[in-house]
Amino acid sequence: MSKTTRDKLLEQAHVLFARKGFYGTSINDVAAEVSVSKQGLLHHFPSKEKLYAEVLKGAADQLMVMVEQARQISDNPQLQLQSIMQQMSREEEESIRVILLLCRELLDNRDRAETAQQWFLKPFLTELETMVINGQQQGLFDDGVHPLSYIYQLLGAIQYYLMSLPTLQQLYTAKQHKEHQQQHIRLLELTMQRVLVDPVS
Amino acid sequence: MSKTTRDKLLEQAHVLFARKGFYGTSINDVAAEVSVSKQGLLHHFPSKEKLYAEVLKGAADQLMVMVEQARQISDNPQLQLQSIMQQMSREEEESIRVILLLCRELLDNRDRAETAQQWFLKPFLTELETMVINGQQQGLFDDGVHPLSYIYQLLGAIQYYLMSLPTLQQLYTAKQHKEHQQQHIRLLELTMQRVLVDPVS
DNA sequence: AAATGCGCCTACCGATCGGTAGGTTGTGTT
DNA sequence: AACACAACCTACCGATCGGTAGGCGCATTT
Repeated sequence: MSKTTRDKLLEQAHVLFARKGFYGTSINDVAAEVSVSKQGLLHHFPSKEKLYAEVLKGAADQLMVMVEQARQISDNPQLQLQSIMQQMSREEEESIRVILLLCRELLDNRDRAETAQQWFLKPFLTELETMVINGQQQGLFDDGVHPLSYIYQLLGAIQYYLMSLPTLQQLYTAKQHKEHQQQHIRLLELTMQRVLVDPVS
Repeated sequence: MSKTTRDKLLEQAHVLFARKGFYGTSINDVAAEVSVSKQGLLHHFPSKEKLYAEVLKGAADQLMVMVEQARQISDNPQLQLQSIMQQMSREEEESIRVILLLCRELLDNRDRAETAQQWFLKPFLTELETMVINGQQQGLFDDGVHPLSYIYQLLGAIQYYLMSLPTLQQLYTAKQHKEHQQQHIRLLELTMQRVLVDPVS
């Protein structure tokens, strides 16, 4: 029932890497949060890079769980996509954390890219693409829409909004922000439905 | 005609902060790129924070120049917005650099936010909002669209695409990427025009 | 009872971090 | 000729970085 030290380290690493990035996070910080010495951490993860790699792996798994849940909801590609986008839009700590980690990785990957094997998010992206392609083949979606571009617009809108959240909350009053949040979701749904051949009311 | 050392330092700092972030960049790296000692840099900028602040200031200025150029193109808010989005979409080193710096700042700002004064990008955001509001008042844009949300969708799509560029080029062939790029722009224009009351062909 | 191995520790390493102190140029200004 | 000042420099600081070496306690195995 109680988490192992290793799991706690992994979770805190996820938190800190998402909040301060790879370079901004020291393994000392991570270890201290779990009340373990730095060497206690290095016992479980041979290097900072390996720790980071495992965190990314965990994030990729979380995204694939979203895909799995979407599949269980319906066979309809539109509803599946909608489910995933809704899950990603949830403004909860743990949910946002994955998105921030992803954005950090996109920015940093430029340097790490060569050393990295197959990119950890490719499967997730492929799943989303497949959903759109399926929708098009079933005649539900407009054939003229490029699957990857369509997905990227949605991901961009969602993730950019989430990574701006702290800043937005500072710039605007709570009421203004609430309004923005609602309208953001509404616009997102409009964008999603634009791909439909026969819009559902 | 020739750039001062100070300007060269500022430019290289911009490059490195955009590429590796605040924590991932050392003032030593910046100085070395300009063939100056670290203390040479510290002579011009009293601290790393001050250097970073000046870089941000420069980025904010570049964005405001975009607004200025858009204003000179036309009085029509739609054409103004279109101009800005096109300028931001340019896939050029210097152009992308500003976007990456902005995204980094959004992610890191959470920690620096309290200490930061008025956020350096607020004016730019306000300008964009004003353009949409003007368009609505002139009857060109749909009144039902929330200005900030509308802008954020556009910024999100553009910036997320740009920060993914290196990764995308790795994941897909040059041909696939070219296709994605074209469709990305097409979708962006569709999204922009959705706000129009009377779509222009 | 001896041996093994996991989990975690203290102690320490060289490298690098941002930053300070103080000196040395060269280039006007007076 | 004397001075002032900007534009650098070398030398150095304490702190922190990621990582290594080796030891201690405890549970399990043999």
